[in-house]
Amino acid sequence: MKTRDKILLSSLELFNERGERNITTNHIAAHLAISPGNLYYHFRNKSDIIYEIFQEYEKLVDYYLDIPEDRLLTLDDLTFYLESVFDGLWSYRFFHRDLEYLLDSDTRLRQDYREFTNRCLAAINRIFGKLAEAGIIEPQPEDLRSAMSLNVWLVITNWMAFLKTAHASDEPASLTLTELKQGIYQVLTLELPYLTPDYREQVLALREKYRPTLPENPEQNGESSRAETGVSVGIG
Amino acid sequence: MKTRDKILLSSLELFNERGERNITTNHIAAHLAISPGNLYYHFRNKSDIIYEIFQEYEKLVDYYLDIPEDRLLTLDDLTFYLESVFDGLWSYRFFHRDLEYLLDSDTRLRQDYREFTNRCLAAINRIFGKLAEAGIIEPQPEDLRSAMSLNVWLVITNWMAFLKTAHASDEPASLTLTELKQGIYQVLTLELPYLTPDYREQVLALREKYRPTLPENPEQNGESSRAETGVSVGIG
DNA sequence: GACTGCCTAGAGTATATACTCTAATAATAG
DNA sequence: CTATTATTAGAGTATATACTCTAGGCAGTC
Repeated sequence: MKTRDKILLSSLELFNERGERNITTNHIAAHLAISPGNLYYHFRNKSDIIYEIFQEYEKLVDYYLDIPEDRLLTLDDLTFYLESVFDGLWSYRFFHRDLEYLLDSDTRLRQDYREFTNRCLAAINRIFGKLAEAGIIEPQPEDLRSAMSLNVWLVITNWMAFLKTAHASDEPASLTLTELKQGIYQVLTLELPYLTPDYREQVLALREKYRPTLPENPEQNGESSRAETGVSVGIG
Repeated sequence: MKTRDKILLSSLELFNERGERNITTNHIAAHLAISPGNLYYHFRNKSDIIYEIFQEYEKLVDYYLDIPEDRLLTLDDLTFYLESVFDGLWSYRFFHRDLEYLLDSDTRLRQDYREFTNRCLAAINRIFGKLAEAGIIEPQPEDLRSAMSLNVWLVITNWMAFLKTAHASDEPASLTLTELKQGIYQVLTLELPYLTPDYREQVLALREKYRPTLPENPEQNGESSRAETGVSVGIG
């Protein structure tokens, strides 16, 4: 693999694990056992590395959220969209953590991210439209649909931060893809009241698959072997 | 005013305006025209300053979210809770921006914030319960209520980040309390499907007050005199 | 007026961070 | 083989950052 690509890969890995703020260019170089000079031969600065990683992220999500125009959506499609979005979020999870700072330090990124957000919102909106066409949810006025789409976006993009910050204090960094995907439960909760009777049961069953596991059940996750301390999502 | 309090006040102000990451202890001292030594006489380190500010925040929100047990809730109560929460968010807005980093660097804070989150979720949950008692929303099973409360929390705590990151590129930092409170529109959107017929119209009217103003109307905000570039909340 | 306790100034420091510079080594083309 | 280009090492640097240390001022008090 080319050094350039190795830098991108390692950066992403380190950023995800320890946060962009805690990872310096020297760390990245050291991790790859290359010299700082070498790193700076390939990238003008840290911002450029982050920007390229963002572009990969963007490409991935855009690819996943390509909504077909020529056919009705199925529940499988919905599942795929939800799973994919959370997969993307997971793979580039460092990005949302320091989002505001990153956008403040790079105007290209700010501009691109803004457009990215709008594309995502538009995609969610279109999904709602097509779910209505398919008779899965009741059709809603455009007004409400936009507001709902935005709420879906807010829940999706904040779910990870919630998990990380609501975690018990002993294991600050631990988070698994399985836990992350419990966000799907939350997203489907948003859609519950709008389901048609025909599909209600099916969606409820789907939602049930992502129900957060309780703290008493730490074995359940498939990603990391670290001991997990569950999150009290249901409140006492 | 005592130097110690001035430090807390200035820190909060600077953190809010430019982000905790961009503000050093030397900046704070310089801003107050005191020496670094003086600052460090009053606080052992930067974390301690942040921790005390958080405790103020906590106290404020706990005060606002004290739900009365002895009477039914009214729509005015609901409005008060929503307005207060967003006021608090505004006053301590730096906090959520770098939340994950802050919690990673201070275990006291992590622990306290976790409990704070749980108290907030419990309060939201209780509000839902009391809104049902008051006949404003339909009663829901505890399961659903918890999931809804969590969604409300996710929307509230992510709304500001959304505004800041979805803003057009020209004015990175601009954000007003008025815009922030448009998050109330989003929160009420979550509750729409659960309203009782008796209250539906009233809540719709309340929600309407917070409807996001369009980009074409930049005059509308009451907070800052900066030129604002609106956010395309409705998607084209 | 000296003693004490609180507060403050300001120079200073160890470490980190993003990044540069030069020289050398591989790779490739003619 | 030679000339050129692409890549790499590694020492080095300017700046920032969080924080320390010493000396001294100021208010009250006996």
